[in-house]
Amino acid sequence: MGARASKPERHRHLREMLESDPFITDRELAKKLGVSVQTIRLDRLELGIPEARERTRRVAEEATKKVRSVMTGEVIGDLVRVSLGQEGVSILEPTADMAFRRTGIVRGHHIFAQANSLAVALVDAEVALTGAATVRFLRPVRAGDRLVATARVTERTGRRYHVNVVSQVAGEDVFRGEFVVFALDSSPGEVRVEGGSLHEGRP
Amino acid sequence: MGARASKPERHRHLREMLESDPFITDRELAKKLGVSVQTIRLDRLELGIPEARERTRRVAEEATKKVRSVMTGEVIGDLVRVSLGQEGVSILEPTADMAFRRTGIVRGHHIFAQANSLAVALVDAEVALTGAATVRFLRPVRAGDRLVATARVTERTGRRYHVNVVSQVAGEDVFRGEFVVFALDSSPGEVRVEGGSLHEGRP
DNA sequence: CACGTATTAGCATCTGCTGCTAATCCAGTA
DNA sequence: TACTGGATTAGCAGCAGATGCTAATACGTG
Repeated sequence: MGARASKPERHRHLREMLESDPFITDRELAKKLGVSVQTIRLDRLELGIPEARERTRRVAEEATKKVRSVMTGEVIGDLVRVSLGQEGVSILEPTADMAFRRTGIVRGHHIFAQANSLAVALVDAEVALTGAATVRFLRPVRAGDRLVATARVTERTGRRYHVNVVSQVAGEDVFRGEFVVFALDSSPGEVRVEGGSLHEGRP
Repeated sequence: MGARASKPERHRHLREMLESDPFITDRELAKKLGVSVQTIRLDRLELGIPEARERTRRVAEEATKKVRSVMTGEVIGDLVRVSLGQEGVSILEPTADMAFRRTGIVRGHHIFAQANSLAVALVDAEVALTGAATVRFLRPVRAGDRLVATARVTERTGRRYHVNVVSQVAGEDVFRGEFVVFALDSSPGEVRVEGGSLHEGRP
């Protein structure tokens, strides 16, 4: 039936197809590759590829884990050490998704996110919000690098904290930032932040 | 058997369980809720809840979509209008995952991410990297707000662009930032950024 | 008691798989 | 040329998790 590719080539093809669509079923694979379903099964067996349902399950779990850690997580990166109100260290190993595909260079806002969330985590309050930040990206960071962010509270005036953050890769500074974080020490009960220009903007 | 809850209460319970674990099967649900599998099926039918396999598939798709848009996406938010090298507008509607669970206030780095990626997108070059930024968070942004970011290139000196970004919710400024972005106009072929302190740090 | 809602039960059927056995094709080689 | 072995295809039983349908109970209330 038509131009049939060699076995290793089909295997390569198979992997690619599964990469772009992990939910595809054996039957569909067979049709697209012009072989029988049985062949697909043998191929999967050989390549150690799980069945479609298992694949979907894994995708679901991995992706949700990622979403949790990147969006919902209290801190972007792993909190290594924290002294509330004083200093702390967090480590982030950026994945390829966080980088420009073209260059492998990690997008600045991921580096910012690590620093920002660390700065916020340092503040000893019910709720803390970033009010302002001045940051510098000193060197490009690449996917796979080990980003170590160190934060220190340099000043505190009432509810206003100044936090200095330095991020390093292999001991070399790649990012520096000054964050102004506001503690909202929420009276017991509901936290009200509603209308007021609560942070910055000279009340 | 034992203490059997009322039907509406069981439904509430059901929803909760599925929220915390969407992969759970009818059989398991039946066991945990102390009813028969058939009852679970009727319940799902009544509540319009799809089967476990369908549920996993949806979770997988949604989560990957989210990961794509938040981590891999060229621009965080939807690019509404862009004049390369001049100005542009992007819109982001932050979801609950982007906010502090406690207060519903969106984490600063998501607002930063929108602004940063917009600033980078404005630069008319093969590759562009953020070199520095000074930002202010003027008001808390809540999940569900409609964040409209407007960026304008205010200055250009060789490869260095200054981009001003203002983000609004309902016409009111909530964020302002100054970004310094470097264009790396990559000679055809590989983009080399390796060792050099290519952006910032006075070469 | 009768009626209606809720619950449970049973069975045929579907999809996407696994595990197993057997047949076929085809190329290289003794 | 006939034989051998890898690759491919075929067929069947069985499983898990479902749907769709029919029927039997339970239970509470007017």
